[in-house]
Amino acid sequence: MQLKFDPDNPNFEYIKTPEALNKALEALEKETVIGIDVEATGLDPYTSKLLLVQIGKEDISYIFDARKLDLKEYPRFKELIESSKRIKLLHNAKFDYKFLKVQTGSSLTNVYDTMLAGAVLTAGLVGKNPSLKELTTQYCNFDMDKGIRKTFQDHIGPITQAQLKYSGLDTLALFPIFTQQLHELKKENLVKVAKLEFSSTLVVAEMELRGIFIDIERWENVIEDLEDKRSKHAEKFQDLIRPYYSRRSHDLFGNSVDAMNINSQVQLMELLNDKIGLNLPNTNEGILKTVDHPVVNTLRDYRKYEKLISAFGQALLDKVNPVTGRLHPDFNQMGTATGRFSCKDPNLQQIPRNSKEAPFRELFKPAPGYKLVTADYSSFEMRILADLSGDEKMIKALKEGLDIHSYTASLMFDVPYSEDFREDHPDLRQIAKPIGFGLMYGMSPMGLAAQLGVSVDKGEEYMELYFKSYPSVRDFLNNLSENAVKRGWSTTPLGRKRWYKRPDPTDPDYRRRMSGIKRQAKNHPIQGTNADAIKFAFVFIQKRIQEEGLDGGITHTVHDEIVCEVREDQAEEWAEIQSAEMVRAAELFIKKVPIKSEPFIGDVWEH
DNA sequence: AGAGGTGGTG
DNA sequence: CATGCACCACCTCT
Repeated sequence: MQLKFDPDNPNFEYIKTPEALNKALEALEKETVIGIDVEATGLDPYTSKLLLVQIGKEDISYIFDARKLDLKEYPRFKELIESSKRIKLLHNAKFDYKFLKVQTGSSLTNVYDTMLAGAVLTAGLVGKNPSLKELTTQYCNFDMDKGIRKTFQDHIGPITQAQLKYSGLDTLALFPIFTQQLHELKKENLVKVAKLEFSSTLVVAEMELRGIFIDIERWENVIEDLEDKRSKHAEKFQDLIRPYYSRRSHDLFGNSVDAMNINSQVQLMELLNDKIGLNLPNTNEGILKTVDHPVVNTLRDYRKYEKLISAFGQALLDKVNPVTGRLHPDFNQMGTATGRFSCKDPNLQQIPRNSKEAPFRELFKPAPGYKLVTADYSSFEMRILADLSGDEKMIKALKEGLDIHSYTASLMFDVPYSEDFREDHPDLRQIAKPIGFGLMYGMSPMGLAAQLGVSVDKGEEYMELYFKSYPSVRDFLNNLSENAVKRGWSTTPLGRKRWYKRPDPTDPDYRRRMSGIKRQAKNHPIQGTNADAIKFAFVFIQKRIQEEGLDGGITHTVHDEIVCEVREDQAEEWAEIQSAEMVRAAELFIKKVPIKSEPFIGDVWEH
């Protein structure tokens, strides 16, 4: 592609006076598409300092010095980036949005995000979001020097020419990438999906800025309690295994010495197999719970606490932001091949469900004077399966609000359905339930047998009974895998695609890889539709927040659940709105089956 | 630094 | 022929 700039000598203007700023704005206001990027001393908008804001046309980049110009003071600057009249090109707009919002008071609208577009165009093929450097190599055919970026880290003193050149290039490169990606998005019918990602990323940015409040003191108490329990089990473990080792139990100073490292898989295998003679294939919980031996029992006790402490202890508390006093996890809206969010630093999508000893979710609280409104979709993926497969009986059962797993069991085993089925035939329901879930993951009869603890023959029999009960489900799932193999991709009703690399037939793992693709293709439209709905719900909810003038916002999401933090006096009314918007979003795709979302208002995160 | 094992979530 | 999807954090070991 013919570039409108010279990658070795990009055209830029360094803006550090109000006069120059006004002149630059005048030029930019005429444009219908502008590119935006920011440079800061770090990644966190609350603790790092905004250094530069680059806003460019396709042939020039205007570089505003945010230390010399207080951009809060220029309404024309705010208007330029907030107006929906122009398309704003950014790479990872969420990052820039957060800095602009916190440090210049301006928002962004009408965004085109080259990173998200790239991710949408390669979902399933690449494990991470594309960098600007990668897209530049791909679409602009030059090599971007990202070495300069780290010179902004903790930067003080004047901006150098090299820094300006690098910063300018970042907005210039966005234009040719945009043009070519747009062409590909249209070709792949991914425009709707990309637009959804672009709209929801601004909502995600707001969610991350808000963060979530936790009760640090009570959290520390819980951890201390867990640590006490862990030590007890650890000491008992060492006492129990000492006879197997010749190492002395105390050093020269009288301190007790561990016989081995309880966290070491290698040393555990040596102990359990070579010394104790249990002959275990591995040391995971599934295997250990089949063994009744004091050492193993103590190890299991220890592990329970070790997990909670290491994953949800001090490491998580260290992530509390020093400025806001809240957790601000990093959500990646294209963090999965299916379109779901992933979450890290900390990953609040893997906080354990509340238990007596570790009630972590109870320690997520609203700020004083606020409530948490939690709403999730009830058995959403089951409803998606029913709707997309069009299976009449499954649809009917969900429409009538029957207990779906009981109803399935009644069909499979030809026992009449009743209100009391769950109590009367728990054994039958317990067979039907894992099939329902397992099928959405492409589970085989053998996997089912393993899960239920029955023979493979029984597994096959049960699955056959399930498919006889819901014949359209079998056809639907088989079609999904066949199409994926034929076309090399699968899709959600919205058009979100997941691509598959065709395995090499000479690969010794060819069969295994093909089976894997077939399973992924059965799951993708279901999980992906859930993701599409949640992202629409994000956009709808954010719009209502603005319309209602709500004092609050989205604070968290876990796949089929959205949590808002709302001023107390508004919570009741908001809860209904939040649920209604989630339902409205899901109903964009699911038309044959009712969608249920029950809100929960509380002083803790639970549902 | 990266891989493998383990285990937390939907 | 192999046999349940999607993630991330922490630990050990190389």
